[in-house]
Amino acid sequence: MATDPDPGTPAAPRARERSTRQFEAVRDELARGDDFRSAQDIHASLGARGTAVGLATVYRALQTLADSGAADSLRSPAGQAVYRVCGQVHHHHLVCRSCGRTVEVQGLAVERWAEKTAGANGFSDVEHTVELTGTCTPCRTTSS
Amino acid sequence: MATDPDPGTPAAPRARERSTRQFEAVRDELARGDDFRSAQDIHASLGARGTAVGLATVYRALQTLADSGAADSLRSPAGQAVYRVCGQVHHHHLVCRSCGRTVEVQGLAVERWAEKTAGANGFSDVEHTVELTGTCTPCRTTSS
DNA sequence: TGCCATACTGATAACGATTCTCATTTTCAG
DNA sequence: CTGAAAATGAGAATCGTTATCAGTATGGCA
Ligand SMILES: [Mn+2]
Ligand SMILES: [Mn+2]
Ligand SMILES: [Zn+2]
Ligand SMILES: [Zn+2]
Repeated sequence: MATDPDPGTPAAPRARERSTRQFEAVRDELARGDDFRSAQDIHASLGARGTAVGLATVYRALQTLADSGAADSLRSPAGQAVYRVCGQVHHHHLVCRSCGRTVEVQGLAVERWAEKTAGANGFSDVEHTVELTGTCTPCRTTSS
Repeated sequence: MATDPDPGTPAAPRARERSTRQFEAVRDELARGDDFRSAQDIHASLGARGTAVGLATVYRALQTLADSGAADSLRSPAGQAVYRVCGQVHHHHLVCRSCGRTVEVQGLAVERWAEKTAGANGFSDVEHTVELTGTCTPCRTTSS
């Protein structure tokens, strides 16, 4: 359960060093909308548009974007990794378990709770992951 | 992203009709702890204990338990489906990113915030995932 | 208690998403 | 313009989960 002993390497966040047509294509395709997309999905759209990019490259680009914070990523209930361009301000997600509709939410309350709780237990440099899942209004009225 | 249109079939919740040693074994193994476990994990533990149960059966049992509400299930960040017995006291985890030490925490503040935030956005049947990561005291003083 | 329709099991094949390989292409500092 | 290294991409390899389907065990019933 404990993370790698983290030898000497500061977990090299292998930042991007060169600019390529493929990477930009993925970035643009993701930015084309504000919803969560899977790697396969992006790969297909890109191909259909004539801007073909290898599937492996799409996966790599998406991961890099997520690592750098330029994109959010989460697991769809189906188990796929999905990505979306991320806003700058710190926020969390409220996702509809039925249609995937997502709302970015914030809250001083959680932030404070996280900080306080961690501190009370002697933890520092706290980070937190918060995801809310529910059923949105349209889906609720429809499915019943 | 959107789930199946749910045609006519009422999603037959095929309830369990017979009692078997395997199903009980999985249920018990899951109940042995209150943390999230993967199917593979349960399968291994069961085997190590001499109560061997086929992997496919473990997957089925876990799914059935989740469908009946006897277990909660979610996707671990690694993408695996993990299950936990339902009805345990609700709590979250505060994990040390260095040594893995984990503390179970609770908080009325987050609970309320989650409920309120979701409601304000028209979402119902809210569930939430909250994980705190930080550096525990021992690790902080050690790595200076 | 014995019978039997079938729910359940499990070894294994099939799947599908993501990652890995590695030869080839592309970028860019010098 | 050159060369070292980053980046790409086709295809193989992983790996968690699901589908098969033949063999087994359960429980209602005679
Ligand atoms: Mn975001
Ligand atoms: Mn909670
Ligand atoms: Zn919805
Ligand atoms: Zn620690």
